[in-house]
Amino acid sequence: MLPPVRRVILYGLAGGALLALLKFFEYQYFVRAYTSEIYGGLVAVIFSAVGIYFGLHWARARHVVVIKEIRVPEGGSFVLDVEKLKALGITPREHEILGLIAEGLSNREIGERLFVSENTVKTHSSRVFDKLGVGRRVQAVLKGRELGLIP
Amino acid sequence: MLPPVRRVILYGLAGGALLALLKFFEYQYFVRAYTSEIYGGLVAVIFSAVGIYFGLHWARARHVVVIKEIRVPEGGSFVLDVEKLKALGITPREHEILGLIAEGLSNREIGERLFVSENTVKTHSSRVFDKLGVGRRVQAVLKGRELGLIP
DNA sequence: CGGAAAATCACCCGAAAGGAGGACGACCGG
DNA sequence: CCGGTCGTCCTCCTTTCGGGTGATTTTCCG
Repeated sequence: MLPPVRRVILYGLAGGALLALLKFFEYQYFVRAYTSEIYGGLVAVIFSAVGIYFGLHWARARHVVVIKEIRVPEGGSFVLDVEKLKALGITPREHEILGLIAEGLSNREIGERLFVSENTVKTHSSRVFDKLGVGRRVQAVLKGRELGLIP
Repeated sequence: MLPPVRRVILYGLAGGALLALLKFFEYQYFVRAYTSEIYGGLVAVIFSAVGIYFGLHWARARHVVVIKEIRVPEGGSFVLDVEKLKALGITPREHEILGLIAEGLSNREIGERLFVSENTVKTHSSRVFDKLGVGRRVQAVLKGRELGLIP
């Protein structure tokens, strides 16, 4: 998207041009054929549309992040700790592989389930082990569970 | 917020009222005092503002919700299922090895901790795997936890 | 559009794990 | 004494894991 200042200027210029255009037609033709109601309505419709358009765009530009804190009662359902996931820099794919490792699957089985090669699974799992600071998959499962990354 | 349909109707009514109002003033006073450029500009500004307002409002539903979890330390007490242990024919030594496997230790580390050779650990773990009906240590940990053999 | 991040795959190597089979001593109960 | 169980240890073999490096492609975002 364009930066706000330039967008405002463009917006103003477009409005001015439209006004000039309308004024031109008004003096040439419209002023006798139609009342100014049509003129006002036209302007209203066009500027409403433009306003709505930019309103939507401006709203889309700012993505609001709402941090919701949920207390997990004992033995409650598992809630993924997104914060820790980001803090450790674990990607979604790596997290997915970690989950499948925790289910007791071998690298080959994981590859078959995800339709990727065993080598890919090994790459992902290696990175997860690095990020978790462990060297074995059982430890990775333990650590992941402890950190709230897997149920 | 109002439901969309009612909002649109209100919007249309307000627009109509505004037009009527402007028209009234136009015939009374404005038409002679100012050119219709003022009229058009006024309408443009007002409807742009209204359009932007509603555009922002319609788009306000866009939220990125990040769920942050706060973990409450679990006080669940583990009770060993001795019955299942006997039912599966798991010996005390095998059960001990299973516990150490669940801690993420390698066979060599288990051997060092128990002052036995790695081969012995492998024998025990193999037997545990047989009795649990699994083929991998992560699965053994899962099964053991599920059966109440390890915390 | 261009760069960063993510995902994918490959190859090599050493270590770990697992399977199959055998062996030996201790202990315990019939 | 003898069979059964348990714990210990071994060899040989195959598979699996994990680490490292490098590369390509896809995806995302400013």
